[in-house]
Parts: sequence; structure tokens; C-alpha cells
Amino acid sequence: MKEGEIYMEKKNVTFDDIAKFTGFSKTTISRFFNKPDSLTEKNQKIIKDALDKLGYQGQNQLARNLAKGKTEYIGVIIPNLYLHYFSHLLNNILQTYEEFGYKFMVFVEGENEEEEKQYIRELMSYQVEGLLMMSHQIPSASLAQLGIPVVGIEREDQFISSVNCDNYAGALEAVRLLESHHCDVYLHINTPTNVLTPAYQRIVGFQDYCDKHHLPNEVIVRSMGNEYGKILPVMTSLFDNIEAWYKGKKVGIFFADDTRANCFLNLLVRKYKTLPPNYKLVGFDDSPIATEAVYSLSTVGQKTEIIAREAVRMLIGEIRARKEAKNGQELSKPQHKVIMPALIKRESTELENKY
Amino acid sequence: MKEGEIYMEKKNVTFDDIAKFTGFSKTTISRFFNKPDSLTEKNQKIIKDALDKLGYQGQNQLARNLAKGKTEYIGVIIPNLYLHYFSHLLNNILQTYEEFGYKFMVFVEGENEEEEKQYIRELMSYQVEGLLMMSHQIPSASLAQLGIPVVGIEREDQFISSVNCDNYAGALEAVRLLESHHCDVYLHINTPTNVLTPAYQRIVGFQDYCDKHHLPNEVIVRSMGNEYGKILPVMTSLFDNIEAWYKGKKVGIFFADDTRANCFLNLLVRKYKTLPPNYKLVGFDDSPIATEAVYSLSTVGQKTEIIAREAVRMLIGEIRARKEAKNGQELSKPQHKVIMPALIKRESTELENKY
DNA sequence: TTGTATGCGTTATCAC
DNA sequence: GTGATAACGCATACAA
Repeated sequence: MKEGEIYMEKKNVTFDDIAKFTGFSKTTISRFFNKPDSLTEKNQKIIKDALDKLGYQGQNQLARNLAKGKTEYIGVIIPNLYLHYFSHLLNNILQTYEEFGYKFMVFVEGENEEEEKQYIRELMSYQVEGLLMMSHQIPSASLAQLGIPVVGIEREDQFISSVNCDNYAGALEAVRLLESHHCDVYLHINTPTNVLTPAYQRIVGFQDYCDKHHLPNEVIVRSMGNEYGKILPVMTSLFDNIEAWYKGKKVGIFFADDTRANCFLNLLVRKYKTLPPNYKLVGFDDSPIATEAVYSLSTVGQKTEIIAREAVRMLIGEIRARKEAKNGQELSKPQHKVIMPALIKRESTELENKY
Repeated sequence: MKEGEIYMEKKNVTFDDIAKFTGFSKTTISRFFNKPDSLTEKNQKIIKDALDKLGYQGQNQLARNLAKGKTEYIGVIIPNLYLHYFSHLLNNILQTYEEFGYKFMVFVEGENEEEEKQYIRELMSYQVEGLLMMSHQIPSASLAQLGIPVVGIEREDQFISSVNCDNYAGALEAVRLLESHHCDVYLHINTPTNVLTPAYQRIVGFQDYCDKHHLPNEVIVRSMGNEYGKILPVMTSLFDNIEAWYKGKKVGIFFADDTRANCFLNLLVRKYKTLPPNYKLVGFDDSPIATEAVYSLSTVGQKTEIIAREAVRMLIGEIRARKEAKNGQELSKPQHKVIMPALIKRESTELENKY
């Protein structure tokens, strides 16, 4: 049993190897990692030295998790990463690893509900302890019955906990900004939106504010997808209509998001060679395009960093709570947290241009 | 031992539970999932029925992986998800799950090399079988010694396998397009780039083409970061210089990426109220901004879907190869695959505008 | 402070 | 075709 031969060929050094090498038991090795203080300093050092000599690579977390019965995995299902909003959100979610130590298994939304349920089964078979849902294909009623905590972000959340942007307040801020420029008419441009979706509150907020302050307004809903290529033709015809309907008037427009606002802005600039002073535009999200547009876009900035952090924190809270109350059948009721967005003023409302 | 009580309270139904319930052994249950044909059809049905009655949730993959000694996990370290290029790449990587079945554990690049090595240790302790590196903090020489296959994407790759865009060919295409418009001078604008980085070939390609075809040219390298906010001031002063230096000349510019091209375009449009015909611009990446710009940008389109797919495929190939040759010390040498990009012509070169 | 025995939920190697 | 039994690598209750 020459050490050189035995230990160099093994791919992964295990507690057993360290135990045999040092003469301790596996248990002591385990304790060295989990409760080092329960060992003599001398023995700690002996083991520490052995690790180097053996070229120890770290514990096998699979075995560790299996034995402990918990993984500190969180499953994530996200619609896509094309849209900046989601990739930014995921970025911030992954970053929380530093703070909370939970790992993430990420899936991109499936084709249909069945495929997505398959993903969830898969995630659960990997013993994820909680689920972060950005996808909206599966109703929250189903998610609530999974047996593990679920936190939704910007999706229908009747029966699950959630963290969302305060879309309603954001809409109010947006219209208030437009109002400060004394427009003749206030428009909101959006796509068909599910009433149960948090984003629907952008429409409600717009209408409530306009009604309350007696602002002449119109909500324009057109099906136009999410990609610029799809948006452009629809927005072009809308643009022509608005130009005709509100000729000579000062128009304030609150868009569902920055991409749509930018599209409208481009049409304006291409026609008028500048941003005409009788148009005031506000987007939503503060995505990169808001800054990169030919004239920067005023927008309602989502605090994705905070949303991500709060969502993870809330999920971990529920994971722990559920462990405590292993017997107590009464699970805590869904919590709903709402994060205040920040209005960002840029050229699309603030530029004082003249023809 | 009433079934209802016993089985309803258990969180996860195990093979043991199914075995006791049906009267078979654990082994048979295992076989039911892995080699169903080796059971009687009758017995298959018995077990299948039992699964429903017990509300079976699926196997514990932790235990399965531990027993099988393989996980089908792939570790991913990505610089960030702010930049569209990376999020799009990750999106396509995650999508390969459908085809290859490998799962991904994703980390966002750490603050420094040490932190990043910590991530790698963590990943390896979760028994990832291979590593996909987009981050560039750790030299490939170190990565090559990890003991598991590593595939790099758009990073220094001397000692590891890699899949990259054919940056050189892309640059050639870009200049060729500019040349077809008979510019008086050809510029390339970039930031300081590591020579070992694949993206450096964009500079080389530009220069080679210009030299070979005797095109008057200049490579302009300025430190300006990657965010629009940082780029804008640098680009503004560059813009002023170029306007002065090449007054009255037709200028063709090949940019390091679309963000920089868009920035220059915005400066042009804001000054000239349109895209002046004596400027021809080409970007790189075909990111969303290339389409969303006020005048759409011609660009070299990276085929991230193919790059992602090839990278995963190559990694899995090396994982399998390494298992076969468990004894054969000679590991296969690093492969380097290069994916041809596609030139996309849009308004920034094709628009025939007049003042 | 350290060791023994057992368990976590699977797979794998033998038998029968 | 099916079943004991021993791994896989670690954690933990209980002894010593």
C-alpha cells in the first residue's frame, strides 16, 4: 500500500482517504470541517497538513447534501434572457449567492405548461428547497401545491408569495411628470395585458391619475409583441394616427416600456429631424435603450437589484419557516412585497427644443 | 401501519416506500425506472399504479448521482448579464438542455481571480463534469490543470479548448462592405484589447484588409469602458476630432461593437438631423441596439446560438472522451472551433440620404 | 475530544 | 426476472 500509488490515482480524495492517511476516523475528519473547535489544535494541524499532501479538492456536496437532507438549491424559471429586464433580474439573483449562499438552478421557460411542469419536477428531483418563478405559464394555484415555497416576480400571484415593482405608483409618477409639462392630451400605449399581472397596474395607475385630475386621456392597446421588429410596423401606424388625431396639440405619452417609447421616438426624430417640443415621452424599466436612444428617454426605473434581493430573501425566509413548523400544518399565508420604482427624468421630457 | 397515515406524512416517497408498498425489493423498483423491460409487464403495471397511490414525486437525483458517480452538471462562469452578448449566449446555453440533457450551474464572474477560483472549487465540489468559461480572469494555463474539461468562449484559450466567433473574417466582411461604398478613409474604433483575446482579431482583420487593398486607414484605440454612459464622453471628443480631421471626406468606420457604433450614430444624427451620406458605419454583434437605433445599424452578426451549441457539444465530447480514456494518460489536445459570423446590411451603410 | 454504528436514497454486483 | 448486500461520501446520535 504505497501512498504514492494509491492516492495519486484516485480522482477525488474522500474523508475515508484522509482518515486512513492520518489515522483518525471519518467522523473526526467530518468534524474538522464542520466543528473544527471540537478538535485539538494539534490534531487540526495534522489534518490540515494531510489535506495538502493528498491534494484535497473539497468535499463532495452531493453526499453532504444527501446526508443532511438539504441542499440550499433554489430553482429558477425565467421566460427568457433576450429581454434586458429578465437578464438583469437574473444577474441580480445570481449575485445574491455572495450574501445568502444559496445556489441557483436556472431553466428557461418551456414551450407550454406541460413542458414547464416537467422542468419543475426535474428541479424538485434535485431537491431544490424553493422556487423563484418569473415565468407565467403555470397558474399560481398549481404552484401553491408543489410542497415547497414559491416566490413569483412580476407574474400572477394570487396563491403564492411575490415581489413586484410598484407598477401602480410608477404609472402615477410617469403621468405626473407628463402633467408637469402641461400637455393637451395624455396617452398610454400598451399591449393586451392580463388583468392579474402586476404590469396591468400600469394601465390602472394611468387611468386613475387621469380621472382624478381630469386629464383628457386615452389608453391605446395594440397587440404588437415584444421585439422591435414586431413593434415597429404597429407603432408606425399608431404614430400616423396620433399625428392626425392630435395635430397641433401637445401630446404626453406614457409607454408600457422603453422599447416601445424608443420606437416612437425614432419615428418622431426621423420625421421631424429632432425631438419636437410638442411631444413628451416616458417609458418604463430604465433598460439600456433608455440611455442609448438618440434622445435619452425619461422612464420609470425598476429597482431590479432590490427586487431580486427581496425575492431571494423572502424565499429563504419561507424555506426556513417551513422547516420550523414541520408539524404545524398551517403554512404561512402568501406575502406580497412591492418595491417602489424611481422616476428618471431625461431628454424625452426635459429637452427644450425648437424647430 | 395504516397506509394513509404513514405515506401521506412522508415528504418524499422513496424506492424503499414503493418496495414495501408493492412487496418488491428496492432493486426491482430501481430497475423499473432504469430498465423497465427487465420486468414483467404485469409487475410494471403494479408498480406504476403504486406510484400514483403513493403520490410519487420523482427520484432523488442527489442520491442517484452519488451512486452513479456522475451528475451531468456543467459549471458556467459568465462575466455578467448586463451586456446583451452574454445574456444571449447564456440563454442559448441553457436552451441546450433540451438537446443534451446536461444541467447548468451558473456563477457570475467574481471580483478577482481568487474569488473566481473559489467559485470553481465550489462548482467542482458539486461534481460538475465540465466547465464553460466566458470569464477571462483566470489564465487558461490554470484552467487546464483543473482535472475536468474546460471550454472557453471568446476568451484567452491557449491551453484549453474553445469556441469563438471568427472575428478576423467578420472584420474582413465589415471593411469590405465599407469599401463597396468607396470611402476616402477607413477607421476602426476600439478599446484597448488583450492580444490573446479572440476579439483582438477584429483589429488585425481590419488592418490586414486595409493593408492588402491599400486603403487609407487608421485604428483608433481609446479606453472607454463598456457602458453607454462611459462611452459617450470619449466618443464625443473622438467625434469632434474625426469631424475636423476628415472634413469633407467620405468616412467609413468599423466599430468594435454596436453600442459604440450607435453612440457615434446618435452624435451624427443630433448634429446633422439625419444620417449624413458621407458616413458609413458598421458595428459588431447584432445586438438589439443595432435594430433599435434611430437608423438601423449594419453589423457583423455573431451566431450565438451556434456558438453556444458547439461549445456545449464540444465540452460534452471531452467529458465522454476523458471517461473512456480513464487509463490513457494522454488527454486529447485542446480543440479550437471558430464560427463564421454573418454580415448584416442595414441603414447605417445602405441608406441613400441627402442633406 | 474522539470513535462506532447507522442512515441518506440511489445504483451495482452478485447470487438465485 | 428478482432479491440480498454492498457501495457512493458524508452527517449524526450515541458511546467511550
